[in-house]
Amino acid sequence: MGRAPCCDKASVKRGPWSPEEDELLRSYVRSHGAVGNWIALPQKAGLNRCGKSCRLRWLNYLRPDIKHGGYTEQEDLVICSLYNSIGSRWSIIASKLPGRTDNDVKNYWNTKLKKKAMAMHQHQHYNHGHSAGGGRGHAGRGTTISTLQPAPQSQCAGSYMQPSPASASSAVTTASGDGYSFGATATTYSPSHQAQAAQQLAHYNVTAATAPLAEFSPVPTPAAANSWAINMAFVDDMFLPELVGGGEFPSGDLFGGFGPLMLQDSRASSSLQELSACYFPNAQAEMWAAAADVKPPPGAGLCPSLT
DNA sequence: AAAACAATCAACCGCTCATAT
DNA sequence: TATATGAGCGGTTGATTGTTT
Repeated sequence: MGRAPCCDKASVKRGPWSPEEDELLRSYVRSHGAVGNWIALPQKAGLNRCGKSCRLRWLNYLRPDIKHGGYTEQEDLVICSLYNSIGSRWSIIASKLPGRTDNDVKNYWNTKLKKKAMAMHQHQHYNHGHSAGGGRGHAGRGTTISTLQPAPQSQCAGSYMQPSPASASSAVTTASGDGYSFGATATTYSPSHQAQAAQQLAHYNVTAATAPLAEFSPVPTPAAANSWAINMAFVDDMFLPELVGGGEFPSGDLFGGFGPLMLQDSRASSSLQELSACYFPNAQAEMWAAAADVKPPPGAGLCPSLT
């Protein structure tokens, strides 16, 4: 037995909003400030709409600080990197992109960026073959990343073509994906790329200090197609330390350091996946709450097995 | 010029989670 | 503690627009 509908769908208007309806909603929010009760809003505002529809219209379209279209390369990088790391958590991804909504980011990914990412991945794959072994910034530390099992999570470019049940649910079970999924063979960054990426990310509240710059040795400037993937990997390195809460993993190497362990023992592999499945929701809750300067509610994002 | 096809994106649906009672 | 309710989220749909044949 499902729950009762939030409104009488037969009696409320549906479909595209008219300019008059937009103005009614806009003026109501202007005069009343933050909406406390969206369900009650339509009647108060004189709208024959479902409250959920009003909320969606405001959040995705009428809010004054909304940006539409015109995604920058930097935004592409952030979206792809975060998708790769945390999956289709569009609200979280959108929260790192000022002026963007989850719906907008989601549409952008599904219609454009996914193809772009796939094209990049195929380019990488073509150029370097299977032996190259991903690398996403953590290779070169004794980890045979290319042989790792994919995490049960749809991945940016790498394995998103076969999304797992986990990715279809709101409960993301893991956010690994580090090391192989984008297929970038660039395991090191040139100083110029480091500087460029750091500059690009400055306005995403990411400080260069959070990136493990010192770990990367100079390499020849990659081809243009590789550059995008490298920058994405670099963005990932910017965000992943935040995602894992900084030093929560013993090796400080995210998942890369577990590679040999995973190869030796399938039980260890499954344990790692279970561990990652637990760690990331926690870290995310803390990270994003911190980013928003609000405290998460008690127990937010906690994996049941850790509580 | 028109039909077919592809791409885009606003809106909807159903679900989970948090909170109030 | 159980239940009801609203907010928020992610997946999907369908109308519209653009492009190709």
